Amino acid sequence: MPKRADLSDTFCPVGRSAELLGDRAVLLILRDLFFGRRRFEEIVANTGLGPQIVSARFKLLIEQVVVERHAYRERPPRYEYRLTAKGRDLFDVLYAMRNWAERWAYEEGETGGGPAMRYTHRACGADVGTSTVCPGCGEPLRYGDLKGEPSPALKAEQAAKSG
Amino acid sequence: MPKRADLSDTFCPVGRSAELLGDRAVLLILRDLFFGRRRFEEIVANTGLGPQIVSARFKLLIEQVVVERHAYRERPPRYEYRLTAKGRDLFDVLYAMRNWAERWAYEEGETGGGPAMRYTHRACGADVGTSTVCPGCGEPLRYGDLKGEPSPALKAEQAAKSG
DNA sequence: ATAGTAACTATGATAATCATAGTGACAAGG
DNA sequence: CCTTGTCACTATGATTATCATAGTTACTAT
Repeated sequence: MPKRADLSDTFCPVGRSAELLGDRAVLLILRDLFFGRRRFEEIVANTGLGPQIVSARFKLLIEQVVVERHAYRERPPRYEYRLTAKGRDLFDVLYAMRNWAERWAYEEGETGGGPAMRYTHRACGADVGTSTVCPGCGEPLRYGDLKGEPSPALKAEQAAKSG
Repeated sequence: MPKRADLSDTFCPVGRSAELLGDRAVLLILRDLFFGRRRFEEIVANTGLGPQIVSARFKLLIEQVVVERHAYRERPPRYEYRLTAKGRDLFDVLYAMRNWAERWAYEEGETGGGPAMRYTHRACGADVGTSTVCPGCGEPLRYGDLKGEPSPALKAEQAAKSG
């Protein structure tokens, strides 16, 4: 391909987001960061992406101030990657993607009856299903408000990757 | 590249969504469909994508039952593309992307003071800002509930593309 | 001194992308 | 009836991103 089209100067807000989010590697890395994975190798293993792509995307994400790189040990040099406020604010996008997939992207019974990932509202304990507002207490759901429990199938898949 | 990684069999819901949405062309086409653009040439012109990519993506979107192709005239054969229920349910994702961009992706004053695209709630008339729940009446916002008014800069950009 | 771990960088084959041009089916105007 | 125009695509070739694999750097641990 020739140089990928640059959408960062469009005035359409969806276009501007698509410039960053219209990339599977970026989405997978963000997912892992939202799940609390912070280390390079951990993200390479869990996403299944090559280290050169993870490296390139982290450069991009840092440049866009969505992620920050932090040395958590000097000798030997070890780093972790964290979401910034701008990055954490992408929660709604990733959560909307999750909700859509839970509703449409699985065959009947594929996950064993329930959702692939079950979320409950920390504040009131209600199962939030695939809503953007807690069905128990009516509060809008934000990053950190939810407690996730992967289905057995998802748990097994994740264990296989980190093993 | 070798064959792009296939995420359609992962049990992670974000991964399954990323399989479809982690692609700028798909996001731009969906955006146009949500804006009511239905014709092939119109979408080619507005997205700036080449016709071969729009064609390939429509094949994918139809296969995934996110879009349907409908002949609106027999002679000469003319077609339009519409979102299915599964496609319309992606509204939350695109709207979350819009909200994030409005909050983070513009320089101070770049759009002339207001948002790049202003939305008001049809039901109560309130400006929804960048919320997922109407700040006026408290209702969750869904596809069709909003009335959009592009900023002068965005309006000019769109006019330039269709001209 | 050897093995191990974390965080990367380098290389080469392959495939997706963009720009440009072209096709098929028909309608309207001169 | 012949040229021009419109819409919905398909075809071609150069360029570049991506993946798989291997290698590097900088240490610690045994």
